[in-house]
Amino acid sequence: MARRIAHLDMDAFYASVELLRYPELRGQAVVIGGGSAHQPRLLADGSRQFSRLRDYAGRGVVTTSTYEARALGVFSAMGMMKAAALAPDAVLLPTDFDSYRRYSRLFKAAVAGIAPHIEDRGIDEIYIDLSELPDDTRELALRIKAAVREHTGLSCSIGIAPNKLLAKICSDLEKPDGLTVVSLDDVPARIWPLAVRKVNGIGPKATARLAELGIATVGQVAAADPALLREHFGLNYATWLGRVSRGLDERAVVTSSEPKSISRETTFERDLHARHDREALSEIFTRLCMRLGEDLARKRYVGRTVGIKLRYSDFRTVTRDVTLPAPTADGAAIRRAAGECLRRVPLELKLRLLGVRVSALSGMDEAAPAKTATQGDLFSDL
DNA sequence: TCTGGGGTCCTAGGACCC
DNA sequence: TCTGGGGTCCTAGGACCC
Repeated sequence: MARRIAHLDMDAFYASVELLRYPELRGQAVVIGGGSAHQPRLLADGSRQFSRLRDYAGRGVVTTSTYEARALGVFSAMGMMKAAALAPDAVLLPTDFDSYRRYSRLFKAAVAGIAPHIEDRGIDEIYIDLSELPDDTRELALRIKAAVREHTGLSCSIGIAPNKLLAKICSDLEKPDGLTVVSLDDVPARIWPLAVRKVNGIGPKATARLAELGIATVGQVAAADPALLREHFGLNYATWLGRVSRGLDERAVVTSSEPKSISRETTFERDLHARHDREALSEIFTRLCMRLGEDLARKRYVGRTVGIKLRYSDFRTVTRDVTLPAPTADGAAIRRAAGECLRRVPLELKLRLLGVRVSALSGMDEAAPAKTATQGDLFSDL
């Protein structure tokens, strides 16, 4: 039985939520990002005064931009200072994750009312397994889009295909407000002309290495000599490349999962030196650990492995971690373990980022798992 | 114009065990 | 007495995603 998988992606999600709140910005280049500064000011006449991108100074990146800002070359993950050079007059808004999370819950609930078999893929996208539903594919998709709009006022784009790989690719083909249905038979005509970068799992590095082999499109991957791919990418990745280039993907829609790690990190306003800025660094470090402890407790997890992440001024990243005898969610215990890790790392260069992570998680309320039945235990009954 | 914060998965070597 | 063959856990780094 062929599957029917939808991928739903909210259109310019954060920016669109902001436009609900500030409808006067509709049609303008708007950029979201750069922390919580630059709140709009309410003027005496009741109108609002917005910051402009040119007012920004700092190390933030663009989180989202409206389609008008994208037309000026401003995209997600671009440094804000670079964006300001491209579009100095664009409106700048701070990120408001609480609002985005609220709208995220709203749109997911709206979809669940129609098709409950949902895999969460972050704040603004989901996979939906429609295989068990009797309805016509397009009618179903239109109903889902209408429900999302009704419950949020926002538009989304939906791709429907026999698997997650193709559904994800085609939800992007007719954005915004798109609806794209593809079958395996459509792969040569609709997927092969696309740039390899459109495939979820082919990132900047793989794209560059494929380009060196003269491979730019998905169709060229499909036509490539498997031995050549194996030579350059290793057996596993090359095999995967071969399959995805033919539109093949068997991954299931996973409706529930447990987190593997929880972390906190921060990039400093200016680079800090371990000795010269010891005081400031130590305070930031402790605060990260305490907040991480609060996060763990709030989510009811404890973790056995504590790790740190450092980014040097030259952008190199190092990590260290340590596994404790017993799991913890205590900020002070995390701070002690993270402090041990910090001592194993070179600190000559200045730092731009510090992060703390807890992994090997288990539920706080579960009975501590009987880690190992020792031989003594096994034989004690004999 | 220098690059956020929160995640997942994969690889690979060494320790350690049977 | 030049050397097997698994298995799991731990650690570090890197690619990738939203």
